[in-house]
Amino acid sequence: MSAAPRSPRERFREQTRNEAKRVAMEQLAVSGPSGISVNAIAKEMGVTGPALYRYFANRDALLTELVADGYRDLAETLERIAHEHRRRSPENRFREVAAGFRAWALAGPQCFLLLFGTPVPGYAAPEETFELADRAFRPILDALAELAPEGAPSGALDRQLVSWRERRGGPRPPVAALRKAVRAWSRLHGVISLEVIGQFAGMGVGPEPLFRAEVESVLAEPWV
Amino acid sequence: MSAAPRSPRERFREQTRNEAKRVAMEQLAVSGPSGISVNAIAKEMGVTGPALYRYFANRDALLTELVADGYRDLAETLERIAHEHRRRSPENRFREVAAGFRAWALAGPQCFLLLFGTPVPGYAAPEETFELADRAFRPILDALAELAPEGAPSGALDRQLVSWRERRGGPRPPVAALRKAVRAWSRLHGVISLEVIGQFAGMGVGPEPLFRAEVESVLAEPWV
DNA sequence: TAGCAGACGTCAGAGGTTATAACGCAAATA
DNA sequence: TATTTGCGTTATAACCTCTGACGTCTGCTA
Repeated sequence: MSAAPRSPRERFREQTRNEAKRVAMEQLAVSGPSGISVNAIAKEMGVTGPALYRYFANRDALLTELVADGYRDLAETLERIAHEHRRRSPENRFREVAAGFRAWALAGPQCFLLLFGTPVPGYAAPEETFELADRAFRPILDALAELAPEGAPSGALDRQLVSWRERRGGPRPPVAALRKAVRAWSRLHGVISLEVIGQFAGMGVGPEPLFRAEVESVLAEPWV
Repeated sequence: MSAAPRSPRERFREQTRNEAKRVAMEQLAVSGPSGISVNAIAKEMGVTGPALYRYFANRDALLTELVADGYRDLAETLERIAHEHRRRSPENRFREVAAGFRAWALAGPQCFLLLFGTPVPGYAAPEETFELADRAFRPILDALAELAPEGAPSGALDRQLVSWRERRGGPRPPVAALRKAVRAWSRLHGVISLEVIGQFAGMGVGPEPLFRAEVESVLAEPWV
């Protein structure tokens, strides 16, 4: 991310780190989070196992970086989609972003599970993760903010959301938009998550129409 | 489950298996699915590692049984709740079952994740799992079936659901109930899943009011 | 009741993992 | 050019899963 790695050494270091993470993502796609092995990554890169410990403190640190990269990738994907459809109606932009979320998840199910599946036991998400999760959440929130009416917060959920909005800074979308965005996130996550873990396979339900119905349900619900 | 283990040997065998699974569940609660270690279980039980391989083919077989037990426990919990509230209105019964699902998940988050989180890599759910998942799904479906109007299926989702209903046998709830039950399952799963993986912690949103809102949204939505 | 088959638990070990320590070498820096 | 710094190696410890060989003890059967 930082533009200029000064020394050639740092450049090389950055390059090695990236290749390690690339190989790790390949292993992730094949065998899931628990299948990522420092030794196997090193072998794939043509070095011995312990060499990688010059680049990552331990296996968890590597996974943590993969999580951050995953969030970043998701956020950039959704931002790009929102930008591509910036001329369309907010409703359609929301539909596109939602569909993009699902497509992103299905394109790399294991990556989705790395972010939203079983957390690594002793894992505590660093601050950066929250910010990146925020970024991924934004395109949905922004689209809905254009549709939402202004209105005073009412109820426990509204109060929490307003508090979060103030703490977070930046623009202040109507509380109705926050409400709807959180519920949209939850509903999208519900369908996508069930689809990715193969829960629908047992009942022969194709998740596509279900997903569309849930997207529409968010738009159709009254703002209250 | 089978009532009478004939020989004292089989009785002892069953007992040892159950204790191993009990210890495994303790480890699961502490360190998550990947933290379950055959060796550690054995040590906790006062025997050496390989001894347990007389009772479980391998680590995956043990995890598979834990998954089945988890589904069974969830199904029985929801069935019990539905039975306890059988005199109340279907709406309230649905509310209670939904709340029970969430309470069950929060009581044993790691168990929830074992069932609905990242699947174990080489794990293929046996037939039994689908039946047990069905059982857990039933109380929700039954409550909604009492409310749903009859009606001809319309749309892709409806066709799939009808096909599933026929394949499954037993009573034939209205397709509108199937539709709503699947969407209810998806929505409940969305909130609960995000709550269990701690996704709401970053935004300071207490999941309780969100969960209530989602439950009500299922009931409030038109049957169409 | 006596004997025996089979189940059980142990040890030994192969092959895998994460992770650390000590060593030599090459490259960047002063 | 001399020195420091970083890198990759091997060796090693401490885990892990899982197999095979070997006694022991138990419960069924004759």
